[in-house]
Amino acid sequence: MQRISFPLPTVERLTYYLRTLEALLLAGRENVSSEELARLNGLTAAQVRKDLAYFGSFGQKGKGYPVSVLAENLKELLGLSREWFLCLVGLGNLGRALVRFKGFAERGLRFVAIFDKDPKKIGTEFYGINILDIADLPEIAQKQKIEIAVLTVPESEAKSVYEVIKCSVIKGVLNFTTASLTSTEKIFVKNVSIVQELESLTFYLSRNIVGGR
Amino acid sequence: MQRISFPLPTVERLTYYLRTLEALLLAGRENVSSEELARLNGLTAAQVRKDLAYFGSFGQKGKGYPVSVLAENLKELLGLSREWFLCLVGLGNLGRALVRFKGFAERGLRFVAIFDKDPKKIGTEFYGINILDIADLPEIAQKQKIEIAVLTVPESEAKSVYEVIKCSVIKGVLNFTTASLTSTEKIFVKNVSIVQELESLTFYLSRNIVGGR
DNA sequence: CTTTGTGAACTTCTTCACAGCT
DNA sequence: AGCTGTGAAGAAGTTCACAAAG
Repeated sequence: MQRISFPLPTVERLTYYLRTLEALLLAGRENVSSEELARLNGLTAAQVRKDLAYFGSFGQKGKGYPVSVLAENLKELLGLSREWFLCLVGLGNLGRALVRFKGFAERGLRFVAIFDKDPKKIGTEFYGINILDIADLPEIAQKQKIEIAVLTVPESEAKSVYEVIKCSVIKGVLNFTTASLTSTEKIFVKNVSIVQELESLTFYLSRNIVGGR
Repeated sequence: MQRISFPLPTVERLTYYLRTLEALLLAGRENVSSEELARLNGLTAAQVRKDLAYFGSFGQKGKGYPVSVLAENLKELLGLSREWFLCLVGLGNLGRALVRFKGFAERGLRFVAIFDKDPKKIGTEFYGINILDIADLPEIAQKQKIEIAVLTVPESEAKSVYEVIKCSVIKGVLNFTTASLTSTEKIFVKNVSIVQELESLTFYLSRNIVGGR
């Protein structure tokens, strides 16, 4: 386990920088200033420089950051220079959309198994991926070297499925259910609650608060 | 009683409290302490009390918070005691999943129009909702009193579609694309970037940092 | 007793401002 | 000149600790 020495929001921003850099690379750009990176992401230049400086000295004074080198470094930093094996748990509408989503494959995030509890689905396949019984998750995860579970079961199932995941080799969970699951010593959970995002949007709209505050 | 200033993360947590309270209500509970609300959401009791205190004095000393009254208050606060009309922009896999998603309807968040640019889709309907041309969004949004757009177009389309939305009566955008859109005076944007959530997960996993905090 | 509501202390995060390099 | 990297200042957010109330 490591001690973290940077603000947590920095990691999220690194993913934005990477995406922006890849777009710049495609456009044939060789260098980019913190000023421009900031503008393209709705941040301040100082923020961009600080964020990057936590992980190295990637820039050249007077010149900016070399686009392709920085992109490569961020990819490495974010753990995206290798493949990750994922499983989907809960094959509903959202789950199906996520499995088919191109954005994951482009990043080397590969679904290699789908788990569900519906006997009608178990044994069949979706998008070329086998659908298996959730009960078999620990065994399969180990065999297939699955490190991340994407959780899209109904809220009522979330806690019990999480317990099963805890008993496996899986180290990360991307939780799309409204149940709030908490990280443990062994598992890192990221909650992505879609309804709740909308709910905080309605809060701001109903008070006519715009532009962030 | 009504404060004008509170931490931004508080709003997100209010949505968690509401969900927890509704579960407690269903279980027949009459009161709940900040201690218990905190435990159920992976927070501290002081945090819960502070969050709630920004918006009123809902608790009773020695007794805790009355579940149903607090739930009602939070619902009102979050702007969820009325209906909101939404439109989906971009009917891909993710869009289809979101339209069918029960969680929105349960909260009074109703999709009343779908916009796409594919001529094959325009004029047909999905899930009982008309599919219209994005170009007609400003007109339709006004007619149908649509206040929120859920954006699920490909990244390459995101910026131009956002410009169209800006020219309409729409006040809030839930952005599922990887393009980072920024709020303006008139529009409040919430970015929900699924791939990027997963990317920050791989960052932590590849460094063996656990315990999310 | 129990538990809230809250100033004060503390921690975390962002911005400022400028030294120093190209 | 142009631009990064960074210590210091400032802002934002969280936790502490306790008075007050049932």
